[in-house]
Amino acid sequence: MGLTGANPPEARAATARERIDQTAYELFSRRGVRAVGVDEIVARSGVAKMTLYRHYPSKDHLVLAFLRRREELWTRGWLQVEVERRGGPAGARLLAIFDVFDKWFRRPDFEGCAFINVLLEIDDQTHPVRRATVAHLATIRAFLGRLAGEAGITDADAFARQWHILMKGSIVAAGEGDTRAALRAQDLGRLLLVREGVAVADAHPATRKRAR
Amino acid sequence: MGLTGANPPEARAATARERIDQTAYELFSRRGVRAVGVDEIVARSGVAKMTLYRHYPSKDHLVLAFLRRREELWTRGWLQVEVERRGGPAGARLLAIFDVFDKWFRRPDFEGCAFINVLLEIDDQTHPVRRATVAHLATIRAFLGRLAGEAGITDADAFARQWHILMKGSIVAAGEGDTRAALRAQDLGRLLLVREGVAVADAHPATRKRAR
DNA sequence: ACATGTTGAAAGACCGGTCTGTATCGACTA
DNA sequence: TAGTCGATACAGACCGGTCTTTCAACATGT
Repeated sequence: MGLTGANPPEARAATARERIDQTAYELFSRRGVRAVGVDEIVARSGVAKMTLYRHYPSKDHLVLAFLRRREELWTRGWLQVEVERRGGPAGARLLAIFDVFDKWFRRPDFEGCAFINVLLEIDDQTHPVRRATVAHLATIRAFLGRLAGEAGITDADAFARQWHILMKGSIVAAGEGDTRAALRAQDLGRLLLVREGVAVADAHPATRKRAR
Repeated sequence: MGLTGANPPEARAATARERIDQTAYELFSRRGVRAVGVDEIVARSGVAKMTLYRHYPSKDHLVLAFLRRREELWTRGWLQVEVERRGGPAGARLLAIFDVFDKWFRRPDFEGCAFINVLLEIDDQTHPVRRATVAHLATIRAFLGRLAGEAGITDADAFARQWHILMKGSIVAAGEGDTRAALRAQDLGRLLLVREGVAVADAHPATRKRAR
């Protein structure tokens, strides 16, 4: 019957799609979605153009899939995992975000936040891709809100929005070349936690010196 | 001799160039430099394409001129003027940045920070346009450093970098749609000023409520 | 076991449109 | 008459998206 047939054809198709997704992820993450054409994705993934267009009816759909994958791999699979792995009380885990960022910013292939990049690439507020980036950024904020709630902070949403400002500001600063941006933001975050009555450990003296 | 000739041709040329610069400013500010082609600038400014290319040998040169104009009109002519106009001690003027931002963010035609937008649009770290955005962002930081020095803050550069993180983070948040981003960043800034021993007036109760 | 038919994928030509940048020509003016 | 400007066509590259050709791997019938 063909379509619902044996395993091999489906497995082959899956690997083709996976190659597309992975190539698109690497190129879109590093260079943005506007600067990368479908031809380059096709060439680098060793896939036929029609194969790409059978899986995704347009480049925008591919971009939307990329953003979903970015949330899966970066937000959930990396940031949240790394932060939770460090454990401790919620306040410590909020601060740990910037320890994770610090390592990220120092990587020579630092690529920035794809959600911010695509958000600023698209002017049209109604464009589905832009709306998707806003939604994916809200996912990050929801994670912050969870931690804030655990820390006993009353207005968790307002706190999450402030914390997110620190994260986004430090990412842009890192893009400018400030490799200490994470520690600077962490220092500000510590002030906010103290004001909110959350117990926090003092910064490492050396770190504190470097942070400002 | 023509080139150093009479007034009228130079005046005409000046207005042509001014029309180009103004049109490029409006389009590049709102939509980014990659999304706007020279054809559209030529059409909207009512100028011949060759006239543009006689003033600017390439689009990149036009973009560099745009960034210089942005610093002239936005950084120096608007932000610094508005902040200094509000007067008061240096700490109050630092906080006033976010009052100015608050009005900015609430404008229906809020266009974001062109320096950040272009910075994130260009991947190549060595590209002259990207380097220019970094330099223009440094100009903003120099302004912050001046205010920090006036406020008696020891490490003015580190302070300026932290303050700039708040500014950039709030701008991105405003781009996401958070119209209260300026007040959230201001609240964080107030904490930092207090920690640095700078006297600051309490936030307006209503404002404070809204800020978080 | 072997021939056959089907199917999906790769390769690449192709299409209309847009990009930056160049060349041409006519009008107007000093 | 010389020089500038606007309008326009054009060149060559690239964009997203469609289409055709070719080929290899599979399912099936005997």
